[in-house]
Amino acid sequence: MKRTKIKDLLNATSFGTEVRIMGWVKTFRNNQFIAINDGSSLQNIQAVVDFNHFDEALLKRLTTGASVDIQGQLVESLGKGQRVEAKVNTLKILGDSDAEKFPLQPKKHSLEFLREIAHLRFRTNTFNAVFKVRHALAYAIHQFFNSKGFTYIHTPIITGSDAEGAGEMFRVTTLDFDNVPRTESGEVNFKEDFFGKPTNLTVSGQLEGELAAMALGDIYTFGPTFRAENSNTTRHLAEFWMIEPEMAFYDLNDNMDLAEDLLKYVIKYALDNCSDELEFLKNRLLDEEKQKPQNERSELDLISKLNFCLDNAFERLTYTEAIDILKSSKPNQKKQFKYLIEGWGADLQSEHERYLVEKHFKKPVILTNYPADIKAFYMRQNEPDAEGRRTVRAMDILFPGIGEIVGGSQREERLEKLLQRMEEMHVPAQELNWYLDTRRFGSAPHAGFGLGFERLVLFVTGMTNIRDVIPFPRTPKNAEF
RNA sequence: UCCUCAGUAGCUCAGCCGGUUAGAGCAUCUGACUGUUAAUCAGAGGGUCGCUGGUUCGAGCCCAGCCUGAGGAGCCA
Repeated sequence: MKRTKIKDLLNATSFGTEVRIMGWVKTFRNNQFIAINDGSSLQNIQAVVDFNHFDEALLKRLTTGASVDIQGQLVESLGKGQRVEAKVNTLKILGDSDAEKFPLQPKKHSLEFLREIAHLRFRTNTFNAVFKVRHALAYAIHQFFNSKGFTYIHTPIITGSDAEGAGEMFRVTTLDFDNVPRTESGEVNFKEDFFGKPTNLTVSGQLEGELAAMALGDIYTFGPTFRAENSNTTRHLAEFWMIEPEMAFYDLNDNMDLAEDLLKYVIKYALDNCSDELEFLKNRLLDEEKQKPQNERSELDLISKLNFCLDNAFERLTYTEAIDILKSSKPNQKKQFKYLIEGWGADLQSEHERYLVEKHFKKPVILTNYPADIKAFYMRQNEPDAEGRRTVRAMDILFPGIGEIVGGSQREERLEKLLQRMEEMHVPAQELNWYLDTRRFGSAPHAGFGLGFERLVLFVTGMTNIRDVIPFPRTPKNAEF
């Protein structure tokens, strides 16, 4: 007999039919009621065994975590709490789970503990919900770009360019560390290495993405990204996933419009397609916040927060306007900021971003036109203002609780200006000759951005640690599993 | 990397001013009960107090170093 997924059984409208269920035991109550989950739904199905008709030794094996194969009648539940249940006719244990050794028990576990058993945490409701939402968001991202005629480009994961300047890189090598080949002058001889030159894991697909955009028009990448930064925070991973669209003939405003549309589209998709999961995560969060004092609790529950995000335009303002707001803000006047805003030119610290997003505007904020000195070489330069201040057409989208979720810009398409900026910032033009060719042959205005996928998943699931929204997090001193 | 906090049973935590045999809830095991909802009731087992060294008559508790985790900062997505 073919098995039916629990999700479909729970939606059944006709009863009395014989069904086959396979899944994992969540709990076995009262020597009668097996709660079974097969991953198709957050909900369990209740299977009822008549213990008089089953071998006691067999029933003893119905422990948390064991997998079972059950056949029985689908019936309307006699008890409260569920609509349907199954009366068990045959019961087979597919795989035992020693209750004394299986670490997951029907009780609340801390996220820290579950992180240590990441191979088993999929089996909890919380991570079931998180990874369903993660999937939905990934799917919605492809759907969004496809519907707009974008081309999905796979940029290289191993890169021979170390001039991207987006952070510390992981070296990729097949050299024998116990016997490193040396040149006559004593340096490591990379000619002997696999690629004949030093190579690293990518920190961004943007530069390659720009090449594709200069022919295909609108492209995006969605792939793993690696940063060897020694970052120990709730928002950083050494291996994470990033979405990087790049669009020919887009200016900064087009870029912001696209980013805002994308975020709203995928949030809406999650709301429409993961209602059970988001409802569960909402309640989980409410539960967790009960421990906190009133003033630290969120004003909106998770689902209200997501809807609020859809219903309101993101606040758009320039860096210069943001500095003015911050300068005259209460925490700045009362010297409550750790880093006081003295004037124009300073990079914004996370306390400043949080003030703007969480206190002042209380919604997502897009900051534009940052000082040139604190941004990357490839961003398009604005004309200096009346006071001679140089800015670039950058845009960062800041989300409550997350900080920067999107970073992007209109790109500098003028060869001379780009070369001049690279020289100022000591970026070796020689190594990026291939990149500069786009500016030499048919250069065109274009723009793009990077969206941190895990930060998006954090926001939508309401989780607070980025290590809990990726199956196997890679962080400094941790690459388990 | 820096700052702060933490590490005691499988999990979550208590452990007073340094004092005799280190406790609780949940989980586990045994039994009872049998329409339960993280079932309930009774009983039992379970400890290298993160590691190393030091102070002391005596250290889970004090001191030093190290390890691990968490939160915050920096860097950034």
